[in-house]
Amino acid sequence: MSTFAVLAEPNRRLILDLLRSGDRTVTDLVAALPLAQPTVSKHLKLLREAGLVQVQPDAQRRVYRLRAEGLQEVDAWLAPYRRFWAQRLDALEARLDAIEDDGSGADQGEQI
Amino acid sequence: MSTFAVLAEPNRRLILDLLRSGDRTVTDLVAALPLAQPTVSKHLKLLREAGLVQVQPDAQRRVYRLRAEGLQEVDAWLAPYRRFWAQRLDALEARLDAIEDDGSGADQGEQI
DNA sequence: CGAGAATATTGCTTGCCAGCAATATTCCCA
DNA sequence: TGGGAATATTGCTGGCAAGCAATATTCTCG
Repeated sequence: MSTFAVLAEPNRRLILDLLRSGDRTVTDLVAALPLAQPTVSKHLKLLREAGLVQVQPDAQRRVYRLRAEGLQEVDAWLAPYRRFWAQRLDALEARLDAIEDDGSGADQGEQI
Repeated sequence: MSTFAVLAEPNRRLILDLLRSGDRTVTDLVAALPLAQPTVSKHLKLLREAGLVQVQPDAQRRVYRLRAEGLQEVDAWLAPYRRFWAQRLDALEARLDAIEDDGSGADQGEQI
């Protein structure tokens, strides 16, 4: 399953959001989600296979941790689109400049 | 259908990629994709409903244009994750420093 | 060893989505 | 006005994914 497909599921995005603030056990995640435990485990398996989380055993528990590097693929796909909305902002700025015409351009560099 | 779900379909991402280099008619897109015309029209409908493309009639033709602003939602979701892979690079740098230095006390807190 | 906790796996059902063919619609032009 | 081009819509099917209950697995501890 592609990274994009994995992210299409809202509960999986929610799991990633939760892991952003720290590692969690399966029980933690089940408590935070409107899902039964087997369903959460299934989502975690997909997230693992997509390289978006990693797991470390701790006795019977499994501690899940975010692996945000897996999201760089999405970020890379998105990259060439940024110039398009940046372009839009430039046009907006230009129009504002035309209205005010005070010349103090708070210009900033692009990303990338 | 959520923006993420719309992007989960590879052919839809391909359509967006094609539109990045210029406006296209449905016929253009059908020629460039391994799909029948009704299927392409269906994808275009979903892309339109998600605000990722816009359409302008030209006689019997419909010219589709990218609306990249619709992707800002994805970009915004991704934003808080960027610091994580930046953090990873920092950790790598720290480790390299530790090797060159002497290595004592190179231990660092992982997550927050 | 036995019980219980934590998690994964299995088996099943349901709903939805991608795909196509066929048809409808809309427009231009002869 | 009729025909053909371009696109959308409809109706259908197959496959897959999400959900749960039940069960299996793995570990700790008394």
